[in-house]
Amino acid sequence: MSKVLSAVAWPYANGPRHIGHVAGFGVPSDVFSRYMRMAGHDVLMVSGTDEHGTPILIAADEAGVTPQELADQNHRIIAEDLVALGISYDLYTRTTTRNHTAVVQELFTGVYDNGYFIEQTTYGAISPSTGRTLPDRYIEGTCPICDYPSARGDQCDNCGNQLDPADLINPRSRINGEVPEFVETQHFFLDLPALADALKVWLDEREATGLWRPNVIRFSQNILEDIRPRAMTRDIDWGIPVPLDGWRDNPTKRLYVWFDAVIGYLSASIEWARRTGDEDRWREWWNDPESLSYYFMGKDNITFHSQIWPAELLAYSGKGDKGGKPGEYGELNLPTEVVSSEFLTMEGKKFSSSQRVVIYVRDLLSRYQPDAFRYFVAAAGPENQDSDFTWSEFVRRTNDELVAGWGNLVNRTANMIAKSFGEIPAAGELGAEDQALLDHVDAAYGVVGDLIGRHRQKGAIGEAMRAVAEVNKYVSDNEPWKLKGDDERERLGTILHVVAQCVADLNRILSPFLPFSANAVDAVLGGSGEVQPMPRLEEADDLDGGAGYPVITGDYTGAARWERSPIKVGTPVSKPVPVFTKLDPAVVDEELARLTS
RNA sequence: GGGGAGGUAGCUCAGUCGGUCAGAGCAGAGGACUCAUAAUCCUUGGGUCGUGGGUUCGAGCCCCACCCUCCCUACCA
Repeated sequence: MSKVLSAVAWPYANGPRHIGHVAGFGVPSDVFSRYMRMAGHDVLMVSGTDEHGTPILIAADEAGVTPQELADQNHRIIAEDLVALGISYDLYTRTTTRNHTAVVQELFTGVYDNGYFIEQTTYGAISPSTGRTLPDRYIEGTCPICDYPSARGDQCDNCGNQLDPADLINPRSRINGEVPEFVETQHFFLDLPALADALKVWLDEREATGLWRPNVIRFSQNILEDIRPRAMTRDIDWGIPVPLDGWRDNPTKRLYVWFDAVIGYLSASIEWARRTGDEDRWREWWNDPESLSYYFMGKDNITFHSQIWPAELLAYSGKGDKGGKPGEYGELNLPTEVVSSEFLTMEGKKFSSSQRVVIYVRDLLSRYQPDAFRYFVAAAGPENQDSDFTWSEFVRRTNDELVAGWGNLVNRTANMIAKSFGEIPAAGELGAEDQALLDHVDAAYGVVGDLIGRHRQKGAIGEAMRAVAEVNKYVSDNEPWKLKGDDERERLGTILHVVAQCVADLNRILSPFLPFSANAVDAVLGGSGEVQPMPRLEEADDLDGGAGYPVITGDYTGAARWERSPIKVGTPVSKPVPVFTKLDPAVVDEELARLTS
């Protein structure tokens, strides 16, 4: 049994999340975590809402509310959506807690004391009316290269060239149209070059495991070649104060997201431990070098997780070129594996809220079962390359694979048992093909589990579904419905017992992917319906006297084990109600109409 | 401009170390069956593996060039 940290990307609080987001980090991390718990590992799964930064400020201004109010609203929406998807966080929190502020500041102090911050003067744009940094992408003007009048400060959408906002002709703020002011400003830069050697050692070691996805390790190694200091503070008033004299009370200097959100993995772990009443318990996952940590995210976040965050951990632990010693948190573990997904597209196009190419999690779940979506993501999601969500494919996967394959097997099994015995029958003597099927399905625990452990969920669910087909074939081959005579009753009982055992096994094997229906299927076969425990939304007090907030938490110790458990002969089984809902093909057109209306 | 990924059956994709690697599912065609949400099971057609070279006894697989698609590109979180 290992300590396993499941570190899940922090959704940004500028609005509700769409299905592309949760396909990238939510479903894969939950499948992995549920499986690892079943396999007997001690999993700590944490995440939260990322609430600071310029886009929140702008969205709040537009909505006429304070940034905190906006973040409050969206944090709640996002958390509700994640619960509805069944993502089994031990703690899902947020970045505006006092705990998080304290942890971030402790990390800053540790990195600072070890000498890995460089103070530099930079030249950047600010908004004259607010004094806030104006990020490059929020400045527009005429492109100095192609004269395109609406070039962005970072890049011209017309000619594609990278730009420096100071070179724009007639620069103006995209937020309020005012002319930006270019000023000199002081910032702390993380001295990444001083950590590059240590990062390289770590990455080489990770590469040698052969476990990382090829594109992730390659990308990570690649960006190491051109490494330079990166600013960890901003001129902004919405964020965590810099814990140094002269900076602490300066209302326009705040820590940047790169020294804020990623630290949430640690602060959430600490918050979780404090809430359990054993406040040092987080150390089992962070200080013990034997502990494993898996970080789940979309590919746009690889840089954060394979460079910035490990660099911060190394700097805090005093393990870069400049030496140093760990702060009060001790030496902290670097990621075991950065598990990055690619992107989901939507009917062939990039998700875009502004262009209405979007399906929000909430909308999807208001009309469809969460497990149908989870099945789609596991079977056809952006695991290794971008993949496309189309309504027709969603309907097809749901109807032809999930309902017709698995759902129907459950249903026909329960129906036959209910009709002929009314309870799980005992098996007589097993024939060769009975035993072969039982062995085949039992072996699926190993095959599927191994694939999930290696983050090959498409392959894993494919193997599970292949086993489903085997059982369907066994039923067809043995034609139990023809065994009506008294002299055939023992054989009938044997066949139905074998099938029921296989269905119970496959239900466990599929349960990390389909947790809601796993519980329902278990109940159909007369079980307690407690294969997969569910997360719950809870109103929590801030541990340090701040405002309360909703968190996601749960007790997952009751999850079924990842191994065969013999079914109980005599368990009553009544005529089942179908667990899975077949979709009307008309929803394809309905949904497409909804997209364009 | 630089970096990365991908182009395999009508569709979605598997193909690990170069040697039954020309595959699966779905869709199409035919059949069986009726326990089951018209579900299931069996049979079957279909591909110059992006293009052109090269290495090799042998290449989706390795090398070179080219074409096409997508992603990233460091103050965007």
